[in-house]
Amino acid sequence: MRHSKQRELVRKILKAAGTHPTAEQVYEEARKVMPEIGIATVYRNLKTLVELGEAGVVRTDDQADHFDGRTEKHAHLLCDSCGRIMDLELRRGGELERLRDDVQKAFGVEDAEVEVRTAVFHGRCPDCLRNGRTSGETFVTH
Amino acid sequence: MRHSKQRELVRKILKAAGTHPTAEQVYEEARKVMPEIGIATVYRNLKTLVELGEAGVVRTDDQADHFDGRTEKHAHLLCDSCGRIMDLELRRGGELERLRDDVQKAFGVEDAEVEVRTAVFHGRCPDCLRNGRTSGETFVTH
DNA sequence: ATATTAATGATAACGATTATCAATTGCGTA
DNA sequence: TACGCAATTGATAATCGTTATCATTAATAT
Repeated sequence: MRHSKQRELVRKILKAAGTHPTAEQVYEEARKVMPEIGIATVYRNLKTLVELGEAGVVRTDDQADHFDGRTEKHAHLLCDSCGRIMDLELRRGGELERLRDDVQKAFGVEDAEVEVRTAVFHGRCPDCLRNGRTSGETFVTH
Repeated sequence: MRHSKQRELVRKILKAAGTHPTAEQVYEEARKVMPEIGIATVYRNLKTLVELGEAGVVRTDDQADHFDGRTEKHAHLLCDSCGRIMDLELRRGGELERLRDDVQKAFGVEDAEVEVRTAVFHGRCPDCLRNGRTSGETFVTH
């Protein structure tokens, strides 16, 4: 794979972003620094980065894919109230081992092994929960 | 809301399907019984059913939305190897209570409450796991 | 039966993404 | 260092899933 300024820029923007921008948002950011960059190049490089494992994709309820520059394993929570995509970081030595077992036990697939690579939870983020913003019925209550 | 043959048919097809068909697939099924039905009507009614809470939507890695006629709470597992969407049923009196806690503990949001309504897990289904079909690195291993 | 108006079906429009293709550029080699 | 070639780019056409438009049809209240 040949080096290109454009791909480097897209990579940098994605890594620097604390959010989960769409291709369009990465494009807007990229033009500020490289006005001649084309949107096709942005799409192309985002796709490449995902294939290289240097970026992830999060699909939400809006039509556009959101990209994620964090390569460390983590999960996401999509907030039904504010639409925010929240990172759920993996903690070393945490309760992680139990999660997969619980998924199996909770959903009745104990008889067959299941591998869980990542997860997207749908619910409400701490902010919205605190502020009492509603989002329908609760799946897993406390 | 006024009754319509078309909406009834879409509802019936979705309920009867054991799978998670796309709008196109529901359309194909519907034409067999009602050849004059239009695809816009199918899209329209699928959307309506989702709004009525009579159907769910699952977004996978392919571009099209998949619809789900099951209204009971459940989660999904998207198999990275075969692309299958697997239902993860909720079991009464199971380990469900622990799941949310474990999500919080595993991902370090214990300090703030999080509400989890549903979840989409990405990984490998029992079939692919048994047959040794690969799907990249494992997130939660056993 | 009739009037009202929601729902339909055909199709145009739309938004996100991908394909095409000529021009450009990175980079190994002479 | 200059050359040559293939990867990459930017502009834009094409595609795909979905929604909007609108004249026609049909469900239901009177």
